[in-house]
Amino acid sequence: MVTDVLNTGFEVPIRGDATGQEPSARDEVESRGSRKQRTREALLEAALRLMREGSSFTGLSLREVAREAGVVPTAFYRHFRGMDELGLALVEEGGVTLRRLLREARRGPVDFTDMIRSSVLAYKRYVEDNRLQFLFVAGERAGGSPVIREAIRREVTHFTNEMAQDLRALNALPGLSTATLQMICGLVVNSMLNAAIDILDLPPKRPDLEQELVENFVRQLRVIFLGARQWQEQG
Amino acid sequence: MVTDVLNTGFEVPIRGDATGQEPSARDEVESRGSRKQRTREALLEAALRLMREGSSFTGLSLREVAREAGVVPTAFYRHFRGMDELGLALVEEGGVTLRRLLREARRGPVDFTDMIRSSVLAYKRYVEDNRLQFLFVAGERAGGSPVIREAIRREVTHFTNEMAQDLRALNALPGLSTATLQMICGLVVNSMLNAAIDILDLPPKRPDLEQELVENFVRQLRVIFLGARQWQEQG
DNA sequence: ATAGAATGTCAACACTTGTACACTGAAATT
DNA sequence: AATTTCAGTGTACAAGTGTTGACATTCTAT
Repeated sequence: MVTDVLNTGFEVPIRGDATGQEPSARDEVESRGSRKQRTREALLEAALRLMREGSSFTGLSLREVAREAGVVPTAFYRHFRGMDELGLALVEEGGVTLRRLLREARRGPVDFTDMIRSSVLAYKRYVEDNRLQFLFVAGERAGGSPVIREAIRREVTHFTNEMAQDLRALNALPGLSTATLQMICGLVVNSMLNAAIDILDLPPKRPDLEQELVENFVRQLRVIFLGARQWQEQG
Repeated sequence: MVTDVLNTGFEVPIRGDATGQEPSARDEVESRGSRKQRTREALLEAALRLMREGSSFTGLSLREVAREAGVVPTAFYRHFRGMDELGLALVEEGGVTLRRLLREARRGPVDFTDMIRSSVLAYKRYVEDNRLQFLFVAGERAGGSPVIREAIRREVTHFTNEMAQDLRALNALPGLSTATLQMICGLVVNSMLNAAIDILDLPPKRPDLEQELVENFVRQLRVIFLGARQWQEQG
């Protein structure tokens, strides 16, 4: 909590990680737009941060988020009409995170000898690097309010289609129709999001469990791709 | 709401579906134990019913559930220490629902000509018949409080293992180790729970979408089992 | 019959919640 | 230089929250 002794009636929103510079006497000027965007991001970040501890997004309150962002509750409304709208913004953010994953994979080192395993390891690292985003997307995909669930579904479908396109471009699984590729990628994406939950719930100091989880995921993907190749042969 | 004109200070909890007989002047006696169990079930049912409309279990309040069950908030504590404990009870209930699915499948008509499709159709019907349970399990699997998520995970693992056992007994996929069968069933179960969400979110009067969803799920399972068979051959 | 446990009731508490209203002061526009 | 905009402020309110404590009624066991 910030004790505003001077009671100026104005307070720079503080992020919890305290990366922002203090509002000293020598403030450099900041355009209004950029400041607005800064608190907007502070709100989004606050919501994600709160989700890490107590349960899920649905259980979050507007005031709670505002408090965590270092902002008075009424200021929330300058940015979002309500929690649902903030949720939709988070969905979009999650969407770009997902698509970035594909983009990075696209120009990553292609290890043909053990492509699946190296992909899984890269994915695991990516999930851990973007904990909160995945926590939100995977968590609200089935649980959240209908409007948010719908938005996530759309985003996931988008991701799936893009992945199918990549698979086609790579010419893995040649001879499969686009529809079939999408169906297979749907399977893969489901498994990915599921694995994400498992990864995030992993107890902190258990490399054995990590290992087992990775191996299991690798095997599951192998099954899928074996089946996909087989599909191709049977028309 | 029941208007208790006599103000007896006692009121039989009413279920929303009004299956219980009215508390007339000629009450037949009811053992204390069975009455307790009845309101307990009323609370569980109320929680599930409330989940159908507003979002998820996490967003439910103790008072809300008590109100829906036709019971005063304080009576809640006679049955559960809090919402978490009620959630755990729901998890267990969901677990038996899942296992009942397996049991029914076990002695169901085995249509060898198109086993996967008939299984999928049966599953779809089962999900629709047990809407609320699946809504809870699938929804809180990733979203709920840690303790509930853990409980669901355990229940799902149990289900998966049982399914693997059945697959072995059926001698489908002969030559695969138990561990491999479990891994494959994990994949199947994930897909099932995922499909459950889609089934539940299906707009009411769209047989075309239903059809497409079913076909997609069928194809996905086919891919998995094709892969599984292939796995067998490569040792 | 009588005591006790159990299952419910009501009233009250100290909080938190979402939202409305009137405000302030700096940035942007004129 | 004067004016307008607008992202922030504080206060307030009605409604809902979890939980406690003191009763009431009824089943059950002594």
